[in-house]
Amino acid sequence: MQTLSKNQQIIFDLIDKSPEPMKAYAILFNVQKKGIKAPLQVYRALDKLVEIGKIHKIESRNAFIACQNSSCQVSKATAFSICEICEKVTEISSSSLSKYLTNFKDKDGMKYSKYNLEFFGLCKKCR
Amino acid sequence: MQTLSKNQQIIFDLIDKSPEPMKAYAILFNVQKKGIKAPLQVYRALDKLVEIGKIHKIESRNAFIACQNSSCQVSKATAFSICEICEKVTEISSSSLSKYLTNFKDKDGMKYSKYNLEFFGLCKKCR
DNA sequence: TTACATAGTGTTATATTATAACAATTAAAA
DNA sequence: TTTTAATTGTTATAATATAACACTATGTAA
Ligand SMILES: [Zn+2]
Ligand SMILES: [Zn+2]
Ligand SMILES: [Zn+2]
Ligand SMILES: [Zn+2]
Repeated sequence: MQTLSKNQQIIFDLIDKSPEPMKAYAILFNVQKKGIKAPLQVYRALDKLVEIGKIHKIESRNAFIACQNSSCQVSKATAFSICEICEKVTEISSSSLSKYLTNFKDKDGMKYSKYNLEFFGLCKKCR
Repeated sequence: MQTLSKNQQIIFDLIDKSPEPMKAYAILFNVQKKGIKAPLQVYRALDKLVEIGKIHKIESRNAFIACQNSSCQVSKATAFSICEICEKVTEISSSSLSKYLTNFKDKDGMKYSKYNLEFFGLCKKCR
């Protein structure tokens, strides 16, 4: 439980109350009235928030979402479902999935310290 | 087995012989002597090659790699290991992994039509 | 062959995403 | 306190990706 700096808190609050992943420049636009005026200020806060696991980056969308598992202290094992029509993104919290992937060894016996998994399909509403 | 257009073939050959994932503008630089002069020409070929499964995009790196499983006719189930030091990327071909993920259902019973998984760690050489 | 549809190409301009470099300020730890 | 690390503010620029339009090649079907 880390205390966030001013910019980090402003940006986290915005992402956290967004029903969908937010892109960096959409964040910038939304926080300009709070005095955050430059892309770098946004990216710096995003980097830190990702590092401490408060938000995750959806790599296939260049967008950021608040962690929906209060347990993700650090972003090292993330899985998302992404609707290809409405772009709704949900963080998957399945202990069997995370167990499987955390223990996965490739054919050389190598284990990995981190992973990111993105599933694509149609959400309930869009089917 | 689709026959590639001229630009698609040039760009595929380049990526295929590269020992590491290539970024779009590195590709552009390398094919300029062959008459491909604009980013859009590169991106169009990349889009098509991804669509037909001859190459994959490593989302966390914005880079492209030739498919290493001759079986991936279409890119809908991809998994990679990525070394965080040397950036070496390998396509993982594990039937148990692909079986597990293809059949994965989330807690609402939803199955997905596509996924992309990226594992991170240190490769043999970098450990 | 001719007509038509589809896919691919070439080109210019521009949009979107992200980082470099430097100076100043604040918070924390020794 | 002093000194170290983290954060902020700012300008400029790099890297990644798409829009729009005109044209050309290729395949299919009458
Ligand atoms: Zn999380
Ligand atoms: Zn949907
Ligand atoms: Zn493949
Ligand atoms: Zn390595």
